[in-house]
Amino acid sequence: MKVKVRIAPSPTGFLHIGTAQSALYNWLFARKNGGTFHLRIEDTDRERSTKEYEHSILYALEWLGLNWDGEVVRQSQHGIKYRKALERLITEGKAFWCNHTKEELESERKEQGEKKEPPRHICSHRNNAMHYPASSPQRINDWVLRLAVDRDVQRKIIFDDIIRGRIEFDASLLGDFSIAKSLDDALYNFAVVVDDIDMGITHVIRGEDHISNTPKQILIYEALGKEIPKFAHLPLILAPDRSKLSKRHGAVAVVDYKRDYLPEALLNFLGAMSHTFSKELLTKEEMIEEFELSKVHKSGAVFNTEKLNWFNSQYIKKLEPSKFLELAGIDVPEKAIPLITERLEKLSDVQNFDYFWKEPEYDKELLKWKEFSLEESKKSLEESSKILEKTENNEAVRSAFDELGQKLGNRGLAYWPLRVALTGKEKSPDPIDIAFVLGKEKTLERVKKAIRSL
RNA sequence: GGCGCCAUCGUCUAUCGGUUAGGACUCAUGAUUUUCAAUCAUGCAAGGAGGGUUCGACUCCCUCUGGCGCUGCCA
Repeated sequence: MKVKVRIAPSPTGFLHIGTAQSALYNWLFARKNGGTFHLRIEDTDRERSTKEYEHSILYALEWLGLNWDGEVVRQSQHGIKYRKALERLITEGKAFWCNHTKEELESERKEQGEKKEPPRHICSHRNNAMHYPASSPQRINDWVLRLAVDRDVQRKIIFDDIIRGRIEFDASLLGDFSIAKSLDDALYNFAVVVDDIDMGITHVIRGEDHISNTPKQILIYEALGKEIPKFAHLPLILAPDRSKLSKRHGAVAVVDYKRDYLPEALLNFLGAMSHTFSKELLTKEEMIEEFELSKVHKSGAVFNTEKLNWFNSQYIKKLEPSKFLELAGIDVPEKAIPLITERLEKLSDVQNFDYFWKEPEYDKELLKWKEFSLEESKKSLEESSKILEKTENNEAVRSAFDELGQKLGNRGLAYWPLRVALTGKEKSPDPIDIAFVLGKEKTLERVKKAIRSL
């Protein structure tokens, strides 16, 4: 059977970094197996879902280059499907209406907690379903539709997770869980199953936090009389405190990474975080080649920004010059580009190289080299100026500076004041390389300005 | 509280019973007889505990411990 997978983000927020990893693994699995990868927007929560979030999610996926197949599916357009399925279940006696109030349910749960019993609602309304006021699609008070779960038979709900192996749940622990607030308001677990059936999803690859939803969903598949797909539960992405990465930990929205990171770097990082490939750095195509669902790790991985930065720096170095300028939003001579990309971790750090496009500003004290005086820096700059004025090629300038270093008795004294005069910073690429990028005129201008300030 | 998942350096991980437990990031040191953020080299650093099984266990089994997740009329 042809592989068909999906990711199903809900538009109640931006695309989460964890959803992005899940998208990547689904995508890799589909591409590797000649299947298709689909995008379904889970907007059944009408109160919290917005169109803006939906657009942002699509945009983030496009930025990452995780192209989906076919049309975007929206749960909000599937009302009729859920309703039909719900009606069928009611007719067949597999689902029933319950109108226990929230308060009743709450105190029941509390009591169960005290008695150390599993929290579940075994509903006494199961057999008086006819008391439901009408088959109106609108919601009526506290009425909620529940799945009639067989709790008499001792049975285990078992599934073989592709990543984790066999997982079992005791069916009696579930209770008659809710599946819809009304015929027109299907709840998550129900909507997911109906959609996955409708779309013909063969493999459900999602976060570990859905493991406990799986037995409920299996029961729904069974009630609907449909084939159960294969499941694979991915490990969670963790914050440094090892809890599930969430908003309170900072940037979790993929779009937040756009200003500093290359999509290839983020993808490589996310991919390598929970799956071991043969090498550290690889393209999407290479990842497809090597990807095995069964090789995905089981335990959660801490999101390590430093490592992401390293991946990013590796990809920045490899960027085409024109592409780099476009992404960084700057305009510098081509010769300057390797000088910058060589030591850049994040795109927005190009601001540290602003001396390539504007006059440096600095405190003249910075011109001072270690224990030497400003007067000595001035002398050094005057000599530098002479060298730069009459020497044309890079090698010659270099040896002239080496000589100057010997003459002054300290190489740093020759190089440091020049660095500061040209860049205004204490960290920069080699000052002579910078001088050649700036050109003779601008270089001399900056050196002279430094001399005048002393 | 109930149920489930997980468990090797600080972090990401390799090891399919026998290894000086390897690599990457970070960090430290050195080199580049100029800065460092680049580059190269070197170094620091790990199998939660207790029982088994076995000639031999990080690896298999059990118990405990710990972490995390779920426990909604959210998704």
